[in-house]
Amino acid sequence: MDKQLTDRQKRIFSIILDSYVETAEPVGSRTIAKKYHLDLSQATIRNEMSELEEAGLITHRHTSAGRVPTDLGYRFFINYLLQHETISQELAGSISREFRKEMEGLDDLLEKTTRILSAVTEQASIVIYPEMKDLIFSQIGLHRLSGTHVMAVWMGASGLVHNQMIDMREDVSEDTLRKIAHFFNQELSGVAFGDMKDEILRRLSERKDSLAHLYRQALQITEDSLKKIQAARLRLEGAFHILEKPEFQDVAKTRLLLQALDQKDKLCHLLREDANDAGIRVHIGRENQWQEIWDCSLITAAYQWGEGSSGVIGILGPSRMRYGMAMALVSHISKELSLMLGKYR
Amino acid sequence: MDKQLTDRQKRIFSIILDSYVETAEPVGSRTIAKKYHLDLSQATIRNEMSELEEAGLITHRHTSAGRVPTDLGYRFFINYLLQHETISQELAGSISREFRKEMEGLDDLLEKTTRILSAVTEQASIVIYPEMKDLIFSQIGLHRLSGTHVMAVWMGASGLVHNQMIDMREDVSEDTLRKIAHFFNQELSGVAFGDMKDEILRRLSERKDSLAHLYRQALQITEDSLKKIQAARLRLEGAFHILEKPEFQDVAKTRLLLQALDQKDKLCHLLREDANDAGIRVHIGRENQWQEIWDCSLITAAYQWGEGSSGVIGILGPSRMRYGMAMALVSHISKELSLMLGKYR
DNA sequence: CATTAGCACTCTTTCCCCAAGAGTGCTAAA
DNA sequence: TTTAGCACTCTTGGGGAAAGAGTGCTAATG
Repeated sequence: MDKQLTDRQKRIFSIILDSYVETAEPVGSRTIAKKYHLDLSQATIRNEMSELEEAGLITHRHTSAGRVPTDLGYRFFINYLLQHETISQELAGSISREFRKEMEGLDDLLEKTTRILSAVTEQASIVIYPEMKDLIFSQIGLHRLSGTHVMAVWMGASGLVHNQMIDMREDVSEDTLRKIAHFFNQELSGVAFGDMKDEILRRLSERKDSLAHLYRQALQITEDSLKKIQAARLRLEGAFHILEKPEFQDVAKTRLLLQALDQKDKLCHLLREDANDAGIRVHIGRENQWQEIWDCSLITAAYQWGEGSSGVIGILGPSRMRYGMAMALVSHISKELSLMLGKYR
Repeated sequence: MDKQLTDRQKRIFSIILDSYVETAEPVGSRTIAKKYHLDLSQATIRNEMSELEEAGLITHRHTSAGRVPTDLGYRFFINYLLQHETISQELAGSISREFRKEMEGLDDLLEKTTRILSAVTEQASIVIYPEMKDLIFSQIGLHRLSGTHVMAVWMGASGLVHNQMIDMREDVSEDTLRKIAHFFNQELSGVAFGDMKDEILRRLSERKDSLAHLYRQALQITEDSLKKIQAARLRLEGAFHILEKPEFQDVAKTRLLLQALDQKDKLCHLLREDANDAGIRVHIGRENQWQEIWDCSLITAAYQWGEGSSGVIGILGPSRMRYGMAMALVSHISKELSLMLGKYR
């Protein structure tokens, strides 16, 4: 597609995009000719804009309105025109300092990440918890609460701690729990959580009957835990930034967006799709599956924890966005987060 | 104050309040005379409204506008006129069913509470985590992560599990950790978290020097944990409901409100003030310390967990609110929550 | 003496119209 | 190929004017 465009068209397109991103106002040929001295007349620019519109990169809302980039336009900009931006030393330093202030566990670290991300990008920020199935199990603690309820404390090699309440359906004695915990700690330490079920099943088929019941109980604990751990876990912060943007001054429209953001499971699902991509991903407007965010762009980056387990961070804001800086920030912060998570091991 | 008001004035005031709460429109003498057949002329009603305005219960924004209740008016209504409302059987049933669907630990339970609260009241809902200091300690697990970092898993008699990452400042061996854990579990089981520090100090002064270092390490773990546990922990959901209300159609104003709600520590502090009150508390408009929510009312109820430990749930919405139903709902849900927490023991 | 009808007055809201302004597309000339 | 010129379109903003809602006051009424 870029072959059809001349350099001059690209330059004009860049100007339109820059100007619109900056001011949120549609850009007319007049503005371009005056502010950016291209030594071209308005008429020429108008002709070029016609071409750009035909190519689908820009549009206008009504006959006498200036041009506005389309979703496709933003896409083109990001893929072919955007030059890599880097963040300033000072900003990097202050982010780093903020990250290193205190370190009190996964929850706090992710909360801090969400807060920083939202503050520096001035957009709503989202952080998805890492997936558990690729993490290596190291130790379990089982604690009897009431008759059939048991609290399982799962610990992973990467510093993961996960508390899981389990209903055993039958009364289980402290002694039995000790035996089950012993079984987990002796036999399954070093196994990935995702493989744990199969490991237990294998042992169940190999060993003698006397231990079968205990194995079944262990299996139940594992299944209950892993099933529920799949549940949507995320943090969302700075949604109010959306109200700062000129394109979201319409309350009715913005309400629907905020309402959508309250559906954590859907949001989580959306972000998780990018968990296995190494780099930054940008989803512009209608590229998103989700109609509620068709006026928004989502920028995501996966972060790494332990042996291949990953989560996702992202920001959500209007499609009219400073993509260069936003992508640089999301990328930088996902790296900082991976780095901090490395310290847990 | 209510002595000065005649029954008729009270009735007119009730009508004004009801009508305004219902429609969000200022109420004129005409409306009252027509819709609610009081067999009074508009003129009479106007005279009475004058009285009510003098008493500070209602006001009007400009000369030709209808009357609107003041903060004081709502306060008067709640204190003297409001009759206790109860929620319907069906609603109670569906809340109860929702609560009992699954039970997977404190986090999930409080998330569920926030979600239900926001859904049934159609307001933003807030749930503060219970305070730890009054809970009884039962057991600790200490796990070495890297050189100086240790993961402490605190378990309480009420089913509390709290994971706390601690920087010991010095390298600690697995063996030492085992000894420290043993000390906690043998000597301090049954002590309230709030008294734990003093208990350790007492032992430190009594015992011989050989154990002093171990005690100091235990003390450090305790102090680090309890200090950080004080940190603001809360859940907020359904903030988008605010955008549904006619009084928050102004984006600039609403943005400031949502921005304020993102300050979790302040919000937490605000709600915690009501932790020791047994019943429902209502903070109307400017009764709140916090200027950002002067157009809102906050309804809170404490919930109980274990031996005197408590948290707070609450809803936040415009002062124009159906207080009767809102209070009934908050009250009901706080009781359900306390009940569910009871099952953890 | 409480109540009411009547009336003047105030203030907001809404609608309409018109002018200004911004920007386009087309045509013809350079 | 570029540009100047011009007609045309559509939005935006302002200025009334009229409508409407509601009040407060006064004087009359039972």
